[in-house]
Amino acid sequence: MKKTPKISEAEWEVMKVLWSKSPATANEVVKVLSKKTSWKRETIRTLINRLVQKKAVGFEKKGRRYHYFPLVTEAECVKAETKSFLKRVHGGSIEPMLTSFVEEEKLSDEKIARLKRILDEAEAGDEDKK
Amino acid sequence: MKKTPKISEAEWEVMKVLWSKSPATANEVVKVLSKKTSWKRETIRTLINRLVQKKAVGFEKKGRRYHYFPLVTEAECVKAETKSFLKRVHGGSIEPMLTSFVEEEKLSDEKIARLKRILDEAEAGDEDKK
DNA sequence: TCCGTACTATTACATTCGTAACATTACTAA
DNA sequence: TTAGTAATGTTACGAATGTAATAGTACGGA
Repeated sequence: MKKTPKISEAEWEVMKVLWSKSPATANEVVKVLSKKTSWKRETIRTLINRLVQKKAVGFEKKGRRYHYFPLVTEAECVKAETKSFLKRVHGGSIEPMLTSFVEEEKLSDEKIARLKRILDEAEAGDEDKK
Repeated sequence: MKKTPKISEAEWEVMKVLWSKSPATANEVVKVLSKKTSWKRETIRTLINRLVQKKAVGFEKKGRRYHYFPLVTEAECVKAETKSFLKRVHGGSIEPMLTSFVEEEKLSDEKIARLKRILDEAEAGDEDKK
C-alpha cells in the first residue's frame, strides 16, 4: 500500500467532505465546511491547495471550475492515522485506548453490541485461518 | 478535569519516559531516548523545556541538577488525545476505528476476549445507571 | 585557586499549520 | 465591450514543531 501523505487536522475536514461527496468544486467544499467551522473561503481554499500539493487530492479542470476528488481512500488514511496514533499514545496497543474511550464516553447498548459483533467477526476470521 | 496542554508527537516520547520513571534528570531522559531515537541531547532538552513551558512537566532544583516530573497524568493525556483523535478521524465514532484496527492487526483471541470484557463492563455500567 | 567539564540557558532556523489578504483572470449580464 | 462578479493564483505571517548550535555557569579536581 502506498503511504498516505500526512494530513493535518484542518485538512482532515476537507478530506472528509471530499470522501463523502466527490468530485466537488472548491465552492461546494466551502459551503459544507462553512456550516461546521468559521473558516473563511480563502482558508478552505488554501487547505484544498495544500492537499493537492501533497497529492492527497486530485482535480480536473471542467471549463473554468476545478473539480476536486480524493486520491487516497478514507480507509487508507484512517488506517495510517490509527496506527501512528496508537503507536504514539499507547505504545501500539489498542486496549488502553478502548478502555479510556469506554470510560469517557458512555456508549449506548447498541453501540456496544455492534462493537462486540465486530470483535466476533475478527474471532471468526482467526478461526478460519487456524 | 483541567485541560491537558497540547503535546506534540516528539514531546510524547519525553512524557512517556517521565511517566515510566520520575523524577528524572534531563540526562536520564536523554539516555533513555537516545536508545529509541537519533535525537541529539540538545533536541531532547529543548523538548523538555517546552514541556515545562506548557506546564506539562514540573521540575525541582536538586543542588546543581534539575529533576523533572510530569504534571499531567498519562491517563489524562491519553483521554484527551483519544478524544481529539476520534473526533478528527472518525467524526467522533469509535466503530470505524475499531473495525479498521481489527482488520489491520490480527488480534489474538485473548486480546479479543479482553476487549469484550471491557465492553461487558461498560454495559454493566450502563445498566446500573438506567 | 583556576580550569575543564558537565549542566543549564539562550538563540537559531527551516517546515508545517492555521488563518487569511490581495491580485489576477475569465464569465456574465448590461 | 465593459464593468462587475466569481473563481483561481500568489503571497503573507505568526505560532508550533523538529532539530539543533552556541553561550553561560557552577562544581569538582589538579
